[in-house]
Amino acid sequence: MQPSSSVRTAGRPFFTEVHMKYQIKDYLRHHGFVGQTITVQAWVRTKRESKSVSFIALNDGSTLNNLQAVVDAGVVAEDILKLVTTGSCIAATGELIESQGTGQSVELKVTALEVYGTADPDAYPLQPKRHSLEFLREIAHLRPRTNTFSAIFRVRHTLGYAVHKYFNDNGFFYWNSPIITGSDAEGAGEMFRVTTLDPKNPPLKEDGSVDYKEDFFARETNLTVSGQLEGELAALALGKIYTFGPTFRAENSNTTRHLAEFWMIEPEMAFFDLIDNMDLAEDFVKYVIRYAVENCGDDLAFLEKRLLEEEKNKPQNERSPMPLLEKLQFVLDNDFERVTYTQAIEVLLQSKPHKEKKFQYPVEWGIDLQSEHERYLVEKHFKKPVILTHYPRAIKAFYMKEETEQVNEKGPTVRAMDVLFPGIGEIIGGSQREDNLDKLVARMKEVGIEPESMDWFLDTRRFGSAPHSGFGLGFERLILFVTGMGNIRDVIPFPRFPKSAEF
RNA sequence: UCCCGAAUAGCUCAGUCGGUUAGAGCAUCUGACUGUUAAUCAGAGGGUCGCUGGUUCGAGCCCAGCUUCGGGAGCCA
Repeated sequence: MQPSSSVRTAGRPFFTEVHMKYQIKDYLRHHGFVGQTITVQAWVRTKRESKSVSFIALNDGSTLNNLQAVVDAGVVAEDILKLVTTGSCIAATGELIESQGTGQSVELKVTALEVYGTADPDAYPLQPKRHSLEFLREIAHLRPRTNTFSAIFRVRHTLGYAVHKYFNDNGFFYWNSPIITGSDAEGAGEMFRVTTLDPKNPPLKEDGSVDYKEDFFARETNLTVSGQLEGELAALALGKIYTFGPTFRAENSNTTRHLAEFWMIEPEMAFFDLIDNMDLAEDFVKYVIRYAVENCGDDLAFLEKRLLEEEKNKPQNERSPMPLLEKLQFVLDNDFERVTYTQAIEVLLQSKPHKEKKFQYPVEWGIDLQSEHERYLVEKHFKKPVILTHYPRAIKAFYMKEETEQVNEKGPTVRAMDVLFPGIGEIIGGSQREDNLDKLVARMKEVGIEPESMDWFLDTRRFGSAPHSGFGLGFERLILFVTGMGNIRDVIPFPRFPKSAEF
């Protein structure tokens, strides 16, 4: 971008034309602005004063970097300058010049200054100093004004954009699955009920139970726990689709990697088998990570520094094995390790912690792998992302296709795949879907789901069924990995978790 | 939900064996300073020690319950 001559002063005509304004990011990046008179509208990070000159660090959120405004004594009335405090919002007009001091390349030599909004220093909670993440979580509405959180949310945006770009560029259609669902058989977790009935005085049936026929939708409805089933309908019509939307789980989960409201990306593809599915998952994850690395360099470098700082006080064995950017590059440069569940169990049985009885949970074929087992595989044994496939049928969802080619003497397996990331655990869960109507119905009956209740879903198998696959990726878990943050509540603007839905 | 730990100034924390008036750094305010980088220097103000109850002559400190937060586990993405 080259600055147009029409922005030489306040630039009104130019801005009006394109509905766009230059931001600090532009002024810092393009040398062509030097010598021009500009107006910068931004929030004050710090003000440093001496008798003859004041320095104001300005940040407008467009970039991690501040623009330094220099106010010579007498240029701005004292009672105005007094209102310029940390957190206040101002418009500063002046010439952008080569910096007269060290530490920045350009600075704004202020000739006029307007205060948009003051920030009472006694009341404004953000100080020009380090705050704990826990404290900032309590003021989630002001978090984005900090370096750390503005960086996180710029990375979050970039990853979200990369998701849409990847799928669009590869022939996928963006499909909006419903947020309110009447389906109660998805089995993915506890659900939030959606109702307009009066909780104090709901209409009752003769047997005393609530009569949902009287409710808004004339049936029990909940917030979605997954868009997969609706996504399957789309894949069997449009070919390749993905959903990217909010997902709700009413589980009483109090961990650093669970939220009650989170965003999930669920691609679903007709004519994809398990191998195609794995190939897609790996290529997709690498693409969006690479996109963030290439487009969020400043922010990721800052987050890497922050992480190093934070881990300084930790013992060696609790620190990250490599700096953030190196870790991301390592993931991009290496193939994910693909192993079957049966092979993984073998590895665990041969492992030191198993032989020394260090695992809290016993290892044997048929168990659901525990966190400690996944961590050993990913962080100690393979030391890179792992795709685990062919889990025992008994521990996986009803819709997964049974494996008929790689038959295992220990028991039936399904064409499932989980992608495990170091420090995060399961970041992707997916499978090839059971496309045979009779087998699917039989399996539903086995696990206690009434096939009639999901007749609409079974129609996909009844009419023109096709082999297909898909997976779900937790968007916040991806952001955790890319930003190096430790708590999922810090990578979503307004985290919802048990006992917390403020802001 | 389970296990472990924590809660002291606006923020981050110290507070010895239960003892008299609860401290520091940063922030804030006032003043000083010719270019600072989380500026520096001097001074000042700032506390229901999470809540409720108990033990004790006396509780920030000991005990119980509750609340919230952190770490781990389960559920999962």
